[in-house]
Amino acid sequence: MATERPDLAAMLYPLVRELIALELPVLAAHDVSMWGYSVLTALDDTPVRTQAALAEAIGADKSRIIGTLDELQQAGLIERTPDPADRRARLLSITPQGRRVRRTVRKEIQAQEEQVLTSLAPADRKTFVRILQELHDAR
Amino acid sequence: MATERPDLAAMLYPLVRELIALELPVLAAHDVSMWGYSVLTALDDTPVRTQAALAEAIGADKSRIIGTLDELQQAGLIERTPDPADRRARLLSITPQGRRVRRTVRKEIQAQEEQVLTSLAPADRKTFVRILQELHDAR
DNA sequence: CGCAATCATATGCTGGCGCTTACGATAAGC
DNA sequence: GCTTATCGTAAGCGCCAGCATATGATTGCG
Repeated sequence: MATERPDLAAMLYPLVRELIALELPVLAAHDVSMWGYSVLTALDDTPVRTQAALAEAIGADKSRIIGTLDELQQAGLIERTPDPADRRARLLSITPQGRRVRRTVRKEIQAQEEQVLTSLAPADRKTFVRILQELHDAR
Repeated sequence: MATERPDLAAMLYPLVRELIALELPVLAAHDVSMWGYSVLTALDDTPVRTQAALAEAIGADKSRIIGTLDELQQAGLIERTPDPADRRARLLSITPQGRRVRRTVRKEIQAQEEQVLTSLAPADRKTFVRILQELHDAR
């Protein structure tokens, strides 16, 4: 059958696992968890008004990320400020230190990612990333 | 920063989750688990000589897939035959029924996948799949 | 023949995740 | 003022995966 190809998930899943496996030591070296890094990444883009909104934005469970937020706050990487307009909610923002950590981590992670893509021709590499970004932005 | 892009994992992970979420009802409709489908896929390509080798080939835990193999065998989708050359081992193969089920499921899954990719231009779609396959084959 | 290795199997432990419920504090709407 | 909704928090439940250990049967090697 000339139209046979593996399922996308079957091809992507091991790739994602590989990428995550590469990330973990980088994150560990900076004392940041995967969810912690996701939080920092989201907040680096924009502050968020409630923890529930942040959890939803990064695909986390609102109960489960509380511990993560506690740690990040403890480490001085984020701030949680009661919203003066609604005292049920807490404004979440990244600290300058958090921003530095996040950007350092990202730089190292993306260097690792380039390694994974070395088997591709440079044009394919660029195209792959462009397409991924399109798919990501279309969600 | 013009060189800023999201991490690959950050882009791929939600995509994989989406694809898996699409697969689950298809698999459920055919009474096959995700690991079961992985087993069928692997055996559709080639029989395997030991359960441990199969587990390794699909990235599963050799103990944990025993239940899955039991179910597949019970459902008549695979066969386990003692290896006459080494009675510790069991030759694993897919039955004609298993092959039919697997190919039906794959067809439906890949139709779903095409839906996910509709936001891409057709040329990009082909390129994306080609690149993924290259990355997959390079492992 | 004895020992180490291999195979399938069963099971335990741990941690993570998804989802849910419940609670106190706060806010919005009628 | 009362009811419903929202927020953060805590905790429970069930499932799953990763990893490890143990066992009996079998095999290969010295």
